[in-house]
Amino acid sequence: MATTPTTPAKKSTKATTAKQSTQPQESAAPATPLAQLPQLRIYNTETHEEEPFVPLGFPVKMYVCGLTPKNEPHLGHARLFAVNDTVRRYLEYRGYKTRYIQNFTDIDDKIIAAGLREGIAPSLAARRYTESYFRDMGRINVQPADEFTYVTEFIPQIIEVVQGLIDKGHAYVVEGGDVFFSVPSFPAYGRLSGRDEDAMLVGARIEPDERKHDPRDFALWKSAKPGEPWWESPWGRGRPGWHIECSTMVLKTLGEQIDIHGGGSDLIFPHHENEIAQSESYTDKVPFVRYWLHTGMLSLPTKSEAAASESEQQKMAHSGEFITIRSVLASGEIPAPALRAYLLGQHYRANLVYSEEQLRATVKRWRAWAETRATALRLREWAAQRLADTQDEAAPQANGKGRGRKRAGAENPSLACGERENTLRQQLATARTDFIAAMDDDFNTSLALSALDELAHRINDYTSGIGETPTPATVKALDDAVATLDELANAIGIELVDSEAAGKTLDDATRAQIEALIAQREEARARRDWSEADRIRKALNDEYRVTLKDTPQGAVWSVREE
RNA sequence: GGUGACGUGGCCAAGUGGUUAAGGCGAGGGUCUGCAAAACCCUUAUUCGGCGGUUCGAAUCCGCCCGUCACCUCCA
Repeated sequence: MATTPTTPAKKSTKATTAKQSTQPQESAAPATPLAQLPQLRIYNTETHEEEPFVPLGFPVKMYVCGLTPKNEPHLGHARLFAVNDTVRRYLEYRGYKTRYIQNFTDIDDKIIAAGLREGIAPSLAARRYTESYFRDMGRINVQPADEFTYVTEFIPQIIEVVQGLIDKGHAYVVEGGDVFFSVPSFPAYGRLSGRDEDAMLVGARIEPDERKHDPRDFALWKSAKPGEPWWESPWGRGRPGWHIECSTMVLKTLGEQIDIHGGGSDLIFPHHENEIAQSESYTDKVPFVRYWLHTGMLSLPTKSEAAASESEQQKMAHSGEFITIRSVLASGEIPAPALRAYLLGQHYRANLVYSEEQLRATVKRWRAWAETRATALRLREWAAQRLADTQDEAAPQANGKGRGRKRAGAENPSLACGERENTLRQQLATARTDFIAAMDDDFNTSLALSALDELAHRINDYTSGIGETPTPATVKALDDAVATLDELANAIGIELVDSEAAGKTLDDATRAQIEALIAQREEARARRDWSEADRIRKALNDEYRVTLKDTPQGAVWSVREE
């Protein structure tokens, strides 16, 4: 109960951005003074506990280790970036400005291999799969980073940082032109992953390189082997080691210290441990990162239920077998927003075993939210029209203003006072409060989704009880309901419209045919000719994939994806 | 072997010291409907891997045991 959930600072929408001289502008100051921002709590891998989120300043600086574009992005990637996108969106929803950077490791052994595999230049392979990344992430509503950084575009900066580390005695050049970071020069090494020196030496599968002064030392710069891409450097032709590119890109885009660093939990060691060593050694600023935010792995279930006890789950990238985002969405049975909801259905830090059954369950869940929204919108239009008609009737003899409205109220005092609307209003507020409380607690998206369930149920209660005579309060209530639903869903990036399906608009001729059939069916129903009505409904279903619903306000139809 | 995490209903998953253990899917019953669809209502864990302990009180804290997962492999 630490926070009083104030009305969240909403992102200014396009409509309102035109003139906002009263609001302090984005630059440095947040919309709300720092001290007044709500207390968000974030689990920090480094301390192993949830901590109050206190950013260094504004905007909140966030960096996420991106991917090596060597293949089609899979569901593990989808989860990682959906989670970090959700963090970013939610921070914005809570009134924080953010600056979000994400990299592509576009040169690496695996990329060289991908190029060979496909008979194209490594750079072309990298570009191809970078495009796949944007395509797929766009579909699950992951917003592009404020800036994407590419290793191949940071070579000079990387060389600069490597040289700096050498100059400060944290790195050394060996014969052959490789440069290693000296782990013993950084006493705090191991603080993120909780490993001490012995632990790293005893069981570790480190292949000792005789040129290393210490077995834990790692490469900052690797000399080029024949046929490999290379760049000139003070130490000869070569390319950056792993790790150093992230330290460099953070430094050059966000500065010496940042608020949030995200990535998969598999990167804790050695990648992030090494990043800390490099960055803090170079800048002498501690800590390099305020909050380490690691997302759990997504793995595939065992193939054979029989051998289920044998523990056969395999992390996607490890098993060599993975499910791509594209393949999941290909059939059209899984709306992209529902996939995102599935990926957010479990806490981000937990490992998630992929389950098609649960994914399909989430599709139903998401469809229910979408249905709630669509119904509320439909009734809103109906109610508004109804009111307008009433007013028109009243207008002639009364010569105008407010007559119709007044009359409706006078005839239906119970509706006019809006008891149901007041109840709904409270329920909307409760849903928002629950949602925010859940998300404030280390981004508990699972709980947040249940707040959406509850919200949808309460809205359904309201819409199913709307009578024949709507009032202005009805319209207002429906507007508020849709706005709240959109507000909360958007805060975590879940769209409530399947924009891909909606995009496939029917041509006018087909639409006209469908509507003609529906009109025929309405006539048949009026005649109580049920067999004819059913025949038409079946025809619509079979031939046009149209699902028909008879509502008190008339027939409603939609086209199914398949 | 070392490091970190976890084990909650048929499936998934919140909750981590205190009135009735969220939510989704599934299942059963009902309301509405000409029939559907959708929606709504009710039911579905005396119990939180096992055994001990701390406590007035534990799924929640401690110990042991059993089981699972991730990392120590330039894999997100």
